[in-house]
Amino acid sequence: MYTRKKGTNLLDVQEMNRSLLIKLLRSNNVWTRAGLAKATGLKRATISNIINDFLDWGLVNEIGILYGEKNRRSIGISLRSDKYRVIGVRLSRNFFSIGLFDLAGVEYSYKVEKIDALAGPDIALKKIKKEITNLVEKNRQQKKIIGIGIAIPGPYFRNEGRIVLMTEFPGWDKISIKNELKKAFDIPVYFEHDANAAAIAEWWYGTHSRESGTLIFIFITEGVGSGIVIDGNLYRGNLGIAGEIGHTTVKADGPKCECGNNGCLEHYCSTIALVREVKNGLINYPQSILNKDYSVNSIFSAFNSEDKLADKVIKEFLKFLGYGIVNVVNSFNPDLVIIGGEIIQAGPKLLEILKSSVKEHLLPEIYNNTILEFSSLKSDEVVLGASLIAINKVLQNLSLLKEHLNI
Amino acid sequence: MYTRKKGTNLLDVQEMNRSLLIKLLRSNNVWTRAGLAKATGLKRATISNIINDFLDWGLVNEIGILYGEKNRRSIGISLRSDKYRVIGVRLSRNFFSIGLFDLAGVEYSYKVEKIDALAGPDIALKKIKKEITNLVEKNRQQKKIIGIGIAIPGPYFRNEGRIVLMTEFPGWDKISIKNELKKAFDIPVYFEHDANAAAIAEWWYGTHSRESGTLIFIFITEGVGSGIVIDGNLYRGNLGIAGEIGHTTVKADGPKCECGNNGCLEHYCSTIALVREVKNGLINYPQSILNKDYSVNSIFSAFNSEDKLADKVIKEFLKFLGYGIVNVVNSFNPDLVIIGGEIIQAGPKLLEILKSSVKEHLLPEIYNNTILEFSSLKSDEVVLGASLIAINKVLQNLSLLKEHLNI
DNA sequence: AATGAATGTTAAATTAATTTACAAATAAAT
DNA sequence: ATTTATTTGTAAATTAATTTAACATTCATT
Repeated sequence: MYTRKKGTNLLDVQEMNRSLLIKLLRSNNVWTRAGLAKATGLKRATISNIINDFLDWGLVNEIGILYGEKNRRSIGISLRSDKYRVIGVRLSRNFFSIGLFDLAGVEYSYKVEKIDALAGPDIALKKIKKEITNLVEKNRQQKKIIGIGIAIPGPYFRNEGRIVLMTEFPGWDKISIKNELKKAFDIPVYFEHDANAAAIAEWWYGTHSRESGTLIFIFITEGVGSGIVIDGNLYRGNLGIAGEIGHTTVKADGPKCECGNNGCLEHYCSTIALVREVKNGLINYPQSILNKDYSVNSIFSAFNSEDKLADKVIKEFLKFLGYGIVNVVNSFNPDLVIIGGEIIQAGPKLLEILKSSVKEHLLPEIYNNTILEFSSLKSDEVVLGASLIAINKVLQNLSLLKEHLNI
Repeated sequence: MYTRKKGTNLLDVQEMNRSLLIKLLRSNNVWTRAGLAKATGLKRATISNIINDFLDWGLVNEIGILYGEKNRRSIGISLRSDKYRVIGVRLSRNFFSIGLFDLAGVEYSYKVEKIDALAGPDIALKKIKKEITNLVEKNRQQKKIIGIGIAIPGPYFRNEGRIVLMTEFPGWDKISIKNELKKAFDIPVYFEHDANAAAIAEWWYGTHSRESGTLIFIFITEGVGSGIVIDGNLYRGNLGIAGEIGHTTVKADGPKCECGNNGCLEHYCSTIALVREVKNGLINYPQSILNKDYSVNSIFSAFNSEDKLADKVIKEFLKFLGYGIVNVVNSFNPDLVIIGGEIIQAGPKLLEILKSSVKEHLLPEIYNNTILEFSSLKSDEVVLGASLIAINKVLQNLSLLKEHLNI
């Protein structure tokens, strides 16, 4: 629902300019007052006032001497990103991962633990709570943890805190994870679904970091989802389920999906689909090296060593993924489409085939103006994204930030 | 490409608040100073200052006495929308329409003229220029025309001013209509493609006027396109071609389209497709009343009088349109999906079947939170939208407005 | 008839950015 | 080497927008 904007007063001006400076300070490691003045159009005196406040608050540091235009000396200004910590948690079907990050997204600890989501939420939630408690206790004497971001497999109705359409997660749709965790800790807990978290991580720290107008992050694991970042902000739609491309039809006469739809992209383009198709294809390809082991990684290595079955299955997979991407491109007209999730472990050969499939089905003028790449984030992009949800909540809200700074 | 925000100063505050007031004044017919103060959160003194300026500028009128809260007297304030005129033009394959509107979207004249776009742009452009000249001349002594909005069939690359993928428009991709018209008149000319224009008209003046967070306007004529309005603004994407759902795949093994893609929605869901399928089906339905006349309107009336062939063809059409809508809903998660174009002349029976098709393929929680309706705008919504493009340019840009007001 | 609340205006107060002036540092010109 | 110009940063005065506060009207309520 469209909400009416409020009027602006002087305090809002201050807040806007200070938030803008924080945003800029996040984007480069080191700034100078003069550089900030140029970038914002604000006068040097204004910048000085604000930065000196930031210094008083302990929000920024002056770090040595820089040489600016015409080699004039100037004072380096840097956000004290390591002053606080946030926790990022990724919940998945058979594991969860948890990381400790500073406000610049630097990782200080990381851990993966196996769980069995099929066994219901009780044990898994207990384990997650224990790990969070551990991190909180360990850091109590040192850096303050100011937020917890949780990424869960989507879709997820934002206002209710429940998981929807997760048939592999029996029992999880009955509870509100958000409330469960909110009441367990005295630290603010923020939620996002995994593809959105990965998308925001990509926007902030990917190869084309903070340059994209519309970024679509296509997240392929046991399902297919996507996160949409428009001008740096997640686009969520009415109920928060925008980007659910796994349940868009790419084959009108395709099989019925649990979501009610037919020929869903997810039916063709998930690791589950890969394994299923390999399994089904073994009869016709008895000589395939996948005969004994058809795990996802085996399929990828078989594909890269020219196994006939793997080649056939993955090319079919990519045909449909190509359609999915073409649909997203013609719908959203993004400048950046990033592929993430288990699938990218298959390596560059897969990307090349995918690209040629997409190119074939798009107008050249569109294809040539759309970047299609694998995610460049090596480590667990979802956990990083989960932490960024918490980081952004704090750093994009001046009054919340002041609260943490005790101002 | 993501562009960096600039800092805010006092002049910006003034501009923001004045623009906000204009926005509110547009949305209701009559306001009071106290009402504007409540709506914006600004103080009554501030509102008085701004409104009194607006009175000086001749931008608003005080119109009599209203009775506000607790029945206290107050002064009605109303935007002088009839002070200026804008021209809206809709270019189509075999006709163009042109309308004269005031700043509230009230129509003062309207005309449709046949053209043959197949014969190239020369004659058509000449006719359009002539009609624009007529309106300009006729109004020279009375109301000033401050903008011309042109809606052309999409897609359309914004920065180049050329029409792309319009195989039915030979020669039109060679010229820039924008430049042609820009140099012909001394009035600012603004461009938009037809689905976007209709979408913005719907957002402003449709049944759910100015309430929608994400509105998708699906425009079905000889092709299928859509316009996307997020928080009252058109979402255009990287090249301005967002919403090109006509060229999204709904049937992976479907026929090759001119765009390069396979099984495009447009192949199944356009009036061209309707006529084609009726034509092809006549052999099996010799008793159909469509035997002699298979124009679009005949097909619709045959459908409504239970003709077997029309029924079969339209139900197939709606099956695919249903997939298209489901895809859009799962991708954008809009709160409002509006169907427009020739297709809605088929009436409520078609809508009911479409709705049940969409309902069948969406999760109930999503379907129940998404409004799906025919456009409520009776008259030519594209021309109205074209004029709104011009109106919005002026009313959403204070300095442009001041220029027109000679301030 | 007295009281209280809503509407609108006016003048003073407030406050954030700007303007102006200045000092320090350094490059470029002489 | 000296002078000049430019960049960076700070400090005080100014500007300009909203807010605050005080007041007059108007009308409902008691």
